[in-house]
Amino acid sequence: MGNLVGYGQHNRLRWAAYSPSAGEIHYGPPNNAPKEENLADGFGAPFSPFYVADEIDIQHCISISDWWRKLLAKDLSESVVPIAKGPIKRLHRLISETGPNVYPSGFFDCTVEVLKLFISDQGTHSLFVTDYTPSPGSGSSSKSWPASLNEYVMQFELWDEAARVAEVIMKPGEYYKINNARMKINNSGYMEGKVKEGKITQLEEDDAESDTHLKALLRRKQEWNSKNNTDVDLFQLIQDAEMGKFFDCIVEVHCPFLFLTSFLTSMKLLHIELKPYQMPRLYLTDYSGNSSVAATCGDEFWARGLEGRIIKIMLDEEQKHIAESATIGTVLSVRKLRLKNNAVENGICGILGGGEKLIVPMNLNRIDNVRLQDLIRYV
DNA sequence: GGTTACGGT
Repeated sequence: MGNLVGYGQHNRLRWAAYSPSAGEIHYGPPNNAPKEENLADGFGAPFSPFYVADEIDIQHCISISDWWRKLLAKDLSESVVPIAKGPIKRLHRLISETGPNVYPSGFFDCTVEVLKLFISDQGTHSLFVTDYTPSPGSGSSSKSWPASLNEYVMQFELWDEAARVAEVIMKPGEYYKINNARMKINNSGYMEGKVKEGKITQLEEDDAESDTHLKALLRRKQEWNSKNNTDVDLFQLIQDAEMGKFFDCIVEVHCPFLFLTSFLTSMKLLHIELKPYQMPRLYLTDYSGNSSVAATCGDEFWARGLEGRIIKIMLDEEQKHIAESATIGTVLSVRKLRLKNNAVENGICGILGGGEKLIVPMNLNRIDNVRLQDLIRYV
């Protein structure tokens, strides 16, 4: 005989007994043990140590007991019948449909929006996602998303190849198809996904035309946004900006002019200023005016007629790359922007840094974004 | 696309 190894998750064993004489499944002598409990003091995942046998399990128990009876009678002509199993097929599931015991054995494919990726130096990363369906027992909360989204957020632990892929490609706000994830209950008693293989593909919003799962996710996102009054697609205008407060906007890339956001805003890129050894500067407008946060642009051609309607953003860290790839005249959405007086710049500007995806070119074909359609009309 | 399946603060 070769090595026979059984694998199981820590402290998650479930059991049932079969009585050949009674011909039925049982759980030992009568007792007062609770049938099922929500772990984590009632806030986590429901768990029962009692396995519920299905028809295939019971048939298998019967064939084993028949075999044993024949063995005792020294009749070894028949061997044990293996459990009849059809081909195992993984299914695409909503987060709300998943569970550690959901067929097949908790495995599933899913389509999600990334909210936050925590890179761990242990090499196993924590990913927080939503598909805008409820996530009972998940117990996730973080300042990285609105508290009202907590009930829709699921944590995934990324091991091995999955972690390597995610750390290279995944950014908050992006959509991904994740294949061969598995739902489990973690050691704290909360529901948690686990991904080991690098079967992770990014999806663009345009893919929704052919991808029904992404299309449905975007529809649920839109519904969730309208219900929760935090529509991340309904951006603030420059005229709504307050000095020192975060806001999100859509802008047009002009000259040295950009915007600020804490949610999302659309602005047209007017101008990009690149100087050696300096942070790149973006100049943006959404055509609304706000002299208290506007940048001074002098008599530059790209700023003509837009006095008091242009903002300046400096790009630090990972945000610098935007300046190399952005095209003048495109409409960008900008998140987590804060306009402040900058002594070095001698005026008001925002600084964007970090590794999060804060500046994204807008999909001008999206007709469900009212603010964006308004802006396009100017352009 | 078939087969696997463990885990650690």
